[in-house]
Amino acid sequence: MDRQILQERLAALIASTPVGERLPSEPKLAKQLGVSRATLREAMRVFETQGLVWRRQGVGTFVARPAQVLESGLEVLESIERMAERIGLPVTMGELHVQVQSASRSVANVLQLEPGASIVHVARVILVEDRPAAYLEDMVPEGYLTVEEVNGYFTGSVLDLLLRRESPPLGSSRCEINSVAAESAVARALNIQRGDAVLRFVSLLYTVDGKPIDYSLSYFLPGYFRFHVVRRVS
Amino acid sequence: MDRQILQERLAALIASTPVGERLPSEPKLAKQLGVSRATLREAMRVFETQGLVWRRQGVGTFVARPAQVLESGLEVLESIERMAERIGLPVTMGELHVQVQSASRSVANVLQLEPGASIVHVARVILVEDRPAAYLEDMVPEGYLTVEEVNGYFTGSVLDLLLRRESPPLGSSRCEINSVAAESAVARALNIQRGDAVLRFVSLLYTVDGKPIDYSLSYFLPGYFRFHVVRRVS
DNA sequence: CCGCTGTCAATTGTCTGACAACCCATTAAG
DNA sequence: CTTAATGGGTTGTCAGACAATTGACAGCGG
Repeated sequence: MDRQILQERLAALIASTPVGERLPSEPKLAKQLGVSRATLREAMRVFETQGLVWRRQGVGTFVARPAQVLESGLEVLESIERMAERIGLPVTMGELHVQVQSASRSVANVLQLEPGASIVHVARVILVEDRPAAYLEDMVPEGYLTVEEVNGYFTGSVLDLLLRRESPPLGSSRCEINSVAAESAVARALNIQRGDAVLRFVSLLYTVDGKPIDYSLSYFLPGYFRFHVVRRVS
Repeated sequence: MDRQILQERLAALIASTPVGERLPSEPKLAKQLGVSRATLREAMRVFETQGLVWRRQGVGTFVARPAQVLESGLEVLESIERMAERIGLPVTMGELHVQVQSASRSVANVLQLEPGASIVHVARVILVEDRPAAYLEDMVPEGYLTVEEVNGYFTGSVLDLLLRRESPPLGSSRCEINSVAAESAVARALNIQRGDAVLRFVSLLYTVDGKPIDYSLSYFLPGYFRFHVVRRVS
């Protein structure tokens, strides 16, 4: 059995088990899923780390909360478009600007490039019911992304584009969360007043071997999206 | 060896290994740490889930990024006071209000209580260099927290108080992130204008068996604190 | 009847040894 | 020079076993 399949089946099991209920014992579950106890335990450790289940020696493994909560959290990197699709919110893309720029000093520094290196800059507005809800900027070193690629296949998400071409394999993203007053460019794009409160994500996406590949700024108008994160104790 | 010790030693090893470098092979590392390969793999799976390391069959295990990044992220539940202490930011507590209230319908609903049940309401302002930086509200069902306890030992953090008394054991917290315009009470507490942008966390803390124990609203002025979260792929 | 204690089965935590799958460098063959 | 085979090293998985812990239950004494 594939590892991913195992994780999904376990997630389904956890989701379908009432909170507080005990899961089948490890030997039974391992036999039922057709894997060894060691493999099952390793997979279960992931859910334990995420606070979904809770194990106690001599007693059993219990469901702490439904898996659904996590699936929509910030822990998993997901494009706005896929998130909207999942929750059934119809979004469209307005005003798209794609161009090749030379990186400024600060951007080059963040992306670990030489100052002046070519980057592809993608900026667009996300519309919900034809009203601006988010403004997204992505900066990707040229070579990982081409202007033609964006103009050809673009559905609104740079992340989905990078995920589709499986090389380089993506690792994780570090996302800093702020509340800022909208500067003029952002205010214009979102059709709000300068100085209005917007939620800003500053994200840096890394490949598995730690190279930054996408520096993005996301501005969200309050109300359209709900973001959350599950925080574990110790 | 204790599980926590093992995790800490592994975290130290990862932190002291340059990004991109290979870790010792599993058999060697297991022997070196005095645990079996199965146990080591289970522990390592935690770091893999968090995007700290990256394993590839037939090749090895590699460090994806330094552990330090995660340690200050939102994934781990930590009080503002401890976070400030860790980054060397001197904070003090201003205006503390503690009182027993009867829960409103919405609060009772969130905390899974009968409407009108008694809750302990704690509100205080966090000062950085004698200037307001955050406004925190906690609502805890009576029984988990007493007014005397707060007035006696309080250092500014309800979370630390709940952590100190080890029963009930805490599980995880779900934190929703918003950017909102400050309402009048918050604006007054933080000494800002009504309508100014503040970052708001709405958190619900659960025990390991899934009972809500602390409903908290946190308002942060931009600039004093930096919050981030690591998002993993798929 | 109540409370205490020892016993026992069930469950998770860990260990051992082994094999499979995979990757990479080296070597051999063409 | 190019290509195929090979072998060592690494992670992925497995089966079986034992240790540690827990909760329930029977038995006993008061």
